[in-house]
Amino acid sequence: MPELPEVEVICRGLEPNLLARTILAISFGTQAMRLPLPVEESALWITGQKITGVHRRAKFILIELASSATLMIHLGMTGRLNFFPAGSALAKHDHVRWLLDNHMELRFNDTRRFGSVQVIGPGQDKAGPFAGLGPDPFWSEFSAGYLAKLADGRKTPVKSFLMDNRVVTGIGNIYASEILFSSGVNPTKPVKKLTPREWQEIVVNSRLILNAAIACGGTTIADYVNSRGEKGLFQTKLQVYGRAGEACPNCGGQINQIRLGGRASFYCPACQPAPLTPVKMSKKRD
DNA sequence: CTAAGCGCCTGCATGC
DNA sequence: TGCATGCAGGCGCTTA
Repeated sequence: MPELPEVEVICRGLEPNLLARTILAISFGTQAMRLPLPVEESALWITGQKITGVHRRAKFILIELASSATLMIHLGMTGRLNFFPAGSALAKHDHVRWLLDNHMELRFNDTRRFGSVQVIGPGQDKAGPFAGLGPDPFWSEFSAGYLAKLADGRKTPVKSFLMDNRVVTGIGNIYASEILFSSGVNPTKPVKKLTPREWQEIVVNSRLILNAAIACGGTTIADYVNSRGEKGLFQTKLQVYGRAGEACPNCGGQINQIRLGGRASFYCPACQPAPLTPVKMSKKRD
């Protein structure tokens, strides 16, 4: 479900409700998640601990405890984190509940179970789980030069490249299409063919669009809600995502939809012209 | 090494 | 009404 803006909005909503609270007890559901639920680790390092910080890294939500352990939550496609009065009725797909010292419970609900809940113990390498991840789009390392260097010699379509966590974290299927539209770059363009200017556009527009989406409370297509259960508003500002057949906001032409890496991808053929394909001399032309 | 495809899950919309 | 199909904000694994 959520990309960087949605996770960031959730994080910001969680922080004032979690900071300095103590986790009194933790309950786990019975359904298996993508990764095993951290029952033992929670008992050892999370229960009875005071919360000292709430942060985001990539699409992970990191809740730091006084024990120096970190609770690491990924929302996958349909994960939610919301507060409920302790003892109130459970919902279908509630998988983990953290009881706080104010008679409230933080609950992790995830219909499709693509999300995960993990614990990094006090003695474990804090950077370990993130080894191999690229920079956040807001970090200074995320630059035109960095992207061009990584792209060298590769023919990966630029949209798939931007969605690759090892390149840059947090950009998913919606914002990749939006960033490329704003940058005037065709999503199928092989990364080795992008110009320095195009990379620069992508860097600048990534930050502009992700920041705008955060300011709008994220994008709700189907079921995303923030920690207070509220929907985002950025879906009203999407230029191309989900708008196949509609008029391009820039030129009035028709927005096109294709599949790239198995994901729906939207672009304007006029504003984001397809890369020229080299003519194969061995094949007949018409 | 890269690139592409599948599978993990549930729920919803669509078409017959 | 039922049933089959395809699709969905992610991501890791397998296959060429």
